[in-house]
Amino acid sequence: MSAHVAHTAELAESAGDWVQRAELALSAAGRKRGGARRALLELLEHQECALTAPEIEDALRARSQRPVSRASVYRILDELEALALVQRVETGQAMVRYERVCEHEQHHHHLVCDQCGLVMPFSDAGLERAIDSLSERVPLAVSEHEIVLHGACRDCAA
Amino acid sequence: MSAHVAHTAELAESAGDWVQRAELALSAAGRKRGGARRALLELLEHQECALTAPEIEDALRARSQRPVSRASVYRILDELEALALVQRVETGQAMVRYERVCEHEQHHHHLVCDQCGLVMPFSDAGLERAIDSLSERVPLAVSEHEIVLHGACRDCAA
DNA sequence: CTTAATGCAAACCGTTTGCATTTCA
DNA sequence: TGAAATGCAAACGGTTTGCATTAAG
Repeated sequence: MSAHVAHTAELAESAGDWVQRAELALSAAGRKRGGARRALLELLEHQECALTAPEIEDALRARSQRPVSRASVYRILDELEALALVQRVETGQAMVRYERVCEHEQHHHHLVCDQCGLVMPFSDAGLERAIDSLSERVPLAVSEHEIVLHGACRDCAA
Repeated sequence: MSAHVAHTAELAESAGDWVQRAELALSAAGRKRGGARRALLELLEHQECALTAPEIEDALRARSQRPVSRASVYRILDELEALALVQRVETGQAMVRYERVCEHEQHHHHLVCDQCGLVMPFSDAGLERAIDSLSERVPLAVSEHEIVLHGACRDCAA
């Protein structure tokens, strides 16, 4: 078992006709076409990994492609997310929560209810083992890890 | 093997003299004492899980304890983090990255270099298995999960 | 007294919203 | 022609910074 790090070539290949699939899904949802969204789709198609909205806006402005206004970038990303054509990824570089570190307390992670915002801690030895072993097979000197499970809490799921 | 969800009682117990340890570490680092930080330490000591800075500010203002200015809340949290007395936790509710979703592409997670900001994708079957099994033993109807490993990339570690 | 701690207000930056305009079907 | 798409600018909310003041050692 060895961690798999994605490479550009294979991603480009598996991306395949993502743009086409996206356009289909959009028209199926009754949307009209537009240049801003088209440019954004083409940019995302060739990305190897997640970009932030400002990065997307800058890339579109810089790389001569079609500049797209900030508001449109966000709106288009929201649409695409709603259609499961893009997904949000947290890489831990912004709004943040803090909790005390207690030496003899077990390391824990978080369950987040996407409906009410409830945050609960949990811990799991098997998961920690998987992470530890993984950390040795990855091109990064791992110092920390964060795991967040999203879903519906018992109250909200009821 | 079963996921462990933390309860207030045991956390309160294991928190033990965290405040005392904090004060020691702070004075060892040549810091002076102050009422704002003291109030913040006492608030965090009794928390079961991660709070955001605004939540901390509000809690201090509301619960009659000692109000602490916004700037101080952030500065104190930074100090405490530098001394490993608190840790940051991402729960996926703010600044965000986006990437396309490709049906036949394997689910992947992210490696983040905390020095240069580089973000790389990775995937690992063992980890996914651990998450899947875990998802069934947790008080949340899990719909998604996000895993981020932080550390130093090869260039920065060199 | 010397340095850290704190508050206040303004600056920043990512994100969202309101409104007018353009474009697609 | 009606609905969606887009741009612009202002509003928002979390975070950071500059500067003056207070307080610990």
